[in-house]
Amino acid sequence: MARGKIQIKRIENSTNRQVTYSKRRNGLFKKARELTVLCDAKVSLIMISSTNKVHEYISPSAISTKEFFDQYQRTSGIDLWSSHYENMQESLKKLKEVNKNLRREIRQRIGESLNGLKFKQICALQQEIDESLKVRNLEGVNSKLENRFVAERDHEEDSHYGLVDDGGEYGSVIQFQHSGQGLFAIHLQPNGGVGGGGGSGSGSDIKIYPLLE
Amino acid sequence: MARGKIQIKRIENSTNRQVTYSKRRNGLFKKARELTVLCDAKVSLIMISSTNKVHEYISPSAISTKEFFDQYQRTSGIDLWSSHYENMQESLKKLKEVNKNLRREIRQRIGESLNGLKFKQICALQQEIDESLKVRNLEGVNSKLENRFVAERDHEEDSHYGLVDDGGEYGSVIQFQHSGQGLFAIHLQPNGGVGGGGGSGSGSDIKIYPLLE
DNA sequence: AACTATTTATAAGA
DNA sequence: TTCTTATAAATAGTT
Repeated sequence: MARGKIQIKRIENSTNRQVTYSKRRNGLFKKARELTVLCDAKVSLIMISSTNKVHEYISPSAISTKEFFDQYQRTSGIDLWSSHYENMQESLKKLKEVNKNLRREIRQRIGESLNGLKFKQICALQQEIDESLKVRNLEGVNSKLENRFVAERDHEEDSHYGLVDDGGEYGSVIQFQHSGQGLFAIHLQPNGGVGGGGGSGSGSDIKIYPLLE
Repeated sequence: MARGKIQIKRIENSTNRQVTYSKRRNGLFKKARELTVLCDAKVSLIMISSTNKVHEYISPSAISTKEFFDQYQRTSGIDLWSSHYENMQESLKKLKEVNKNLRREIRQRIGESLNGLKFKQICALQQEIDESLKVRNLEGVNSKLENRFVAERDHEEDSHYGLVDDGGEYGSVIQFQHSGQGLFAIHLQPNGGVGGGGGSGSGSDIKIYPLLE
């Protein structure tokens, strides 16, 4: 635009190209600034030269590039970030998978064994536990646990149950909590022969636990 | 810049401001296009008017806005996305929390009850289960479960265990799997009195399960 | 949206 | 790079 008109096409001479880039870049920045002030507009202008150098102008009213692009997206409906979410979506998915596996594993461990136990033995087992429960009625398991859970839930406002999709399985754990069914676990220490009736040592060698379904 | 010089300050007359915005916006776009072609540069120019309308130019060589900003970030070192990750980080955190709560809950259910069971009863229980295990040696619980797990892990290349931080607790579940300790669960159906020794119906009323610690 | 007097931007040269 | 300057382009105010 001076000393002769030019064609708008790539400047082949590299030096020349750089010089022109520098001059016009400044011109563009100036215009962008002026637009910002004159018209109360927000402007983001980013240039990457053929030598890969970045120059950027962002209007002060936009406060930050981040904020600018927030507004840009809100207004344009264009989602610049979605692909950046993908990695994280992946992580979320995997964490959910772990979650699911954890639950499934527990379920499988619970369900997949000792089905072959002799019926008589099972009856005996149940009777024993039944008795044990009757003995411990006032400080009963259910009421104790229930109290603890209600308190905890109230305190944390359900936040860690409600906010993330847990496939509906964690919720059911809570439900079971209140159903008061008799599901228990027995821990047999690996110290081999506890053998016959009587016993040595304290009762802490063996534990029996309530369990979820 | 014509018919009189102007001051670079906000144009108070709204109509005037819009007209100027429109004119200068086009000028800026033209300059941006020219720079792109002449200097082989990449340019992103986004304008948001005071009436919140968005106008955008992005140089064709950049293929897409997304790609442009990828390069922008690579070159400038500015991370536009990090704050966008925050929401998702939040979700991840909450999911981990759920995961943790799930595990803790199970632990608590396992550990917090029936400790008061009479020692004699516990001994009897252990004996029964011990016996049952001896009977079922070939199709034993441990080998069966272990096989399943090894296969599963090999197949999925540890991906759902290794890639997401699970607080080290899920991993320990796996470990326990291989320890072969005797931890079991007994499910007592809520149908009340199974009472004495003998029994009616099939053995499916009562289940005994292996359990994790 | 057009016109056009002027201001601004800038290509080429130094 | 920066300055100079002739000239092209952009545009403020007007219609």
